[in-house]
Amino acid sequence: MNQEEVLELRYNVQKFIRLFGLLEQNVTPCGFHLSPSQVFSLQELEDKSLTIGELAERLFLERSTVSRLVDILVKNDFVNRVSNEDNRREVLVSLNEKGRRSLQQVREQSIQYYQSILGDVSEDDQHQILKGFTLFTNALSNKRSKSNEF
Amino acid sequence: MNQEEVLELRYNVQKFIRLFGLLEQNVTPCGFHLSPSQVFSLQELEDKSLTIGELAERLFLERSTVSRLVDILVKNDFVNRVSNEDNRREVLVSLNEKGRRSLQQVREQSIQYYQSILGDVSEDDQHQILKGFTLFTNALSNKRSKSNEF
DNA sequence: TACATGTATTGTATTATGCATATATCTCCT
DNA sequence: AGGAGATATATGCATAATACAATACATGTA
Repeated sequence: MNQEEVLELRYNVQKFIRLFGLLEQNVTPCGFHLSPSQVFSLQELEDKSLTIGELAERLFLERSTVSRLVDILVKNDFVNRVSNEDNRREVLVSLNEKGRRSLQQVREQSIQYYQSILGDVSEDDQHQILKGFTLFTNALSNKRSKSNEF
Repeated sequence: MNQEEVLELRYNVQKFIRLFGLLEQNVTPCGFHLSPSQVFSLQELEDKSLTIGELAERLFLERSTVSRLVDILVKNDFVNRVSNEDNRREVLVSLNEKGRRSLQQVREQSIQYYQSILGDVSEDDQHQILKGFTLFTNALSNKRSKSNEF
């Protein structure tokens, strides 16, 4: 890509970020408002329990931030937090029934929302969007892991 | 797209958002740290002066937020804020010399940064990324203007 | 056993933001 | 011309998301 194109991409990325609030900012399963980070946490916990540190790594956030984020999820009964008996420094955070139900609700809402946005976009273009996002996110992710190496 | 694919897109979008900080969070032209909103403001002001309201509309932010954001840009001498003599309720915010220089610096840094991310991505895939982002941002933008109609 | 290391939590601060309100200015109607 | 209502900006206040530093506790190792 030449510089013009890079700047065009950048502008679209910026604008996308500004518009993104519409996509995930306002999910409220079971009447409780979940922030994007909280939703992302539930998703990451879907398959297995994670420690605070593991969750922080997946969310690209500080442990302290995640610890407090989990506080709220526990207080509102989306997840359980139990001390890991094999290594009592760690805690294991796991999704409970309400958490699973909520995740399902969020997914359904999101699918509808995405489909309403993509409604006027041709099937081909929709696949371009998916492809483009996947490529870019992977590239970013690789870049990040490389710069965290040493 | 089927539901699977929508969820895949959504996951990539979420991850992208989390990783995005890397892209624009830390630009510091002239030794001053600019937030993404401030950078975006400078860009929007490049071609012509705008009122607070116009800027707010382009940034998708509240006027009050933009008013304060401009405070900081004025205090640090990136822009000038002058009362519009034709309609003295309005103020016109315009880029000054330092603002223009800074914008140039930010652009150069950004181009480098984007290129470093895209370094391992094939030229074809780079164009897919640009295409995908453009399509999705436009779709979001249309959706937004539609839902603001009445 | 003592000390270094790893994990989570808590204290504190910052930043970006929105909503409600205040203030100044303009426009239009009578 | 005067006043009612609309519009633009700024300010007061509140909140949410986050990071960094300090702390508490568990574990492994010399």
